[in-house]
Amino acid sequence: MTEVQLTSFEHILLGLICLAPSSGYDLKRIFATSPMGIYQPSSGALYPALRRLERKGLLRAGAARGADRHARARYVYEPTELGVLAHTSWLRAPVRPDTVARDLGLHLMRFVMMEHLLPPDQVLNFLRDLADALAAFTAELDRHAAATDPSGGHARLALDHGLAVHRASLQWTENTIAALATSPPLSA
Amino acid sequence: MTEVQLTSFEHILLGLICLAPSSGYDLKRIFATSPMGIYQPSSGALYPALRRLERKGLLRAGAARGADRHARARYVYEPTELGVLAHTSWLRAPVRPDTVARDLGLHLMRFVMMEHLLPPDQVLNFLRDLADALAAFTAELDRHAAATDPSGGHARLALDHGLAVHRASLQWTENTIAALATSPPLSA
DNA sequence: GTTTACATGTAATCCGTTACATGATTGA
DNA sequence: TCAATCATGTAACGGATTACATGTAAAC
Repeated sequence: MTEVQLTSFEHILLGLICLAPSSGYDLKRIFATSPMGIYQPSSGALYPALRRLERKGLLRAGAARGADRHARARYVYEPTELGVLAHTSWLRAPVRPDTVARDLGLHLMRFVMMEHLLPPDQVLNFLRDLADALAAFTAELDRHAAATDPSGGHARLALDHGLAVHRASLQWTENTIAALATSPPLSA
Repeated sequence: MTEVQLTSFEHILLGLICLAPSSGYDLKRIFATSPMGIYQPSSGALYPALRRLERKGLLRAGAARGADRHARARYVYEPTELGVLAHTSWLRAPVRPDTVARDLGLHLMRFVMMEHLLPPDQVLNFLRDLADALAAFTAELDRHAAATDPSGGHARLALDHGLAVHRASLQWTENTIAALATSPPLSA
């Protein structure tokens, strides 16, 4: 209860720290080197966000490991029990069909972070919801397209772009469902 | 010179007003009914943005047409010469390969707004730059994928999603170049 | 001995969201 | 007359960007 409201950025930070306890700098490097490093958080966004998560009781700053390697304070954050709860509850949040096109990247992040925290059937349910939402969205674009002059200039062409991209997304989702359904995670 | 710095939102508002003089409410309806109405600007974003554009000399508020239909003030904005200049200069701005994945939607908006403001060859150049940038981005994702365990769990699958989506985008761009190159706008 | 990487932060500014406020007109 | 639509705004708040500040350790 008393759901914690976090920004997308905070959710992702919390998720990364649940994956492995990290310092601010560690997180920076993750964003920098990861293939999804399309977004590069500034110090002014990162450190205050970590403080907020700490203040909300979702993170705990481990003692500064000053001894062995680094003299300058280096705070390694790890999730509290509340933090883990908030994270998994975020992972389990329903897919909202109305915002799926806007938040597609975020949904992919959730999918990545589900890997070792949710059981396979919940992952599959998530993907099925995602597929449904994407199908609904492409259907709506199709309706718009049908109502538009087929030779309707750039606006129509841009619509086609949206259709192509979201159809590819839907295709990937269906492929992934099939792949994960037939070959369950090899922990059998 | 003395380039005007605008937010993406301001650029889009300016572009819409260049397309057709509009009031704030007109713009709201455009966002609401357009197929790309994925983003719904709030009053608190819209009206201050229009004021900023007016203050910067890019928009001019037409007299409130209170007489014929609406008693409440209704300000219809139209672009100044400076506004038109700023808009077309935005349309002509180079495609940045490093941010194309993040700003893909914005590039599509630019493409739509180019239709009657830029000559066909400049539109084609824009699309070619876009194709190059997308090709570079997919190549980089490919490199990441090659360096990843092919059976590498959700992270790898998410990478495949990025690849699928951006390849679809690239495909659309190439198709559109071909379509616009063979059948020039029918004003011959 | 100077640059580069490591490591964390602050301050100013700007903008967006949410929620609220206001008031006229049209249609049921 | 009561709701919905038209139409524009304000205030509080929060968070992101940019730019700056600080200092150590390793490498060359």
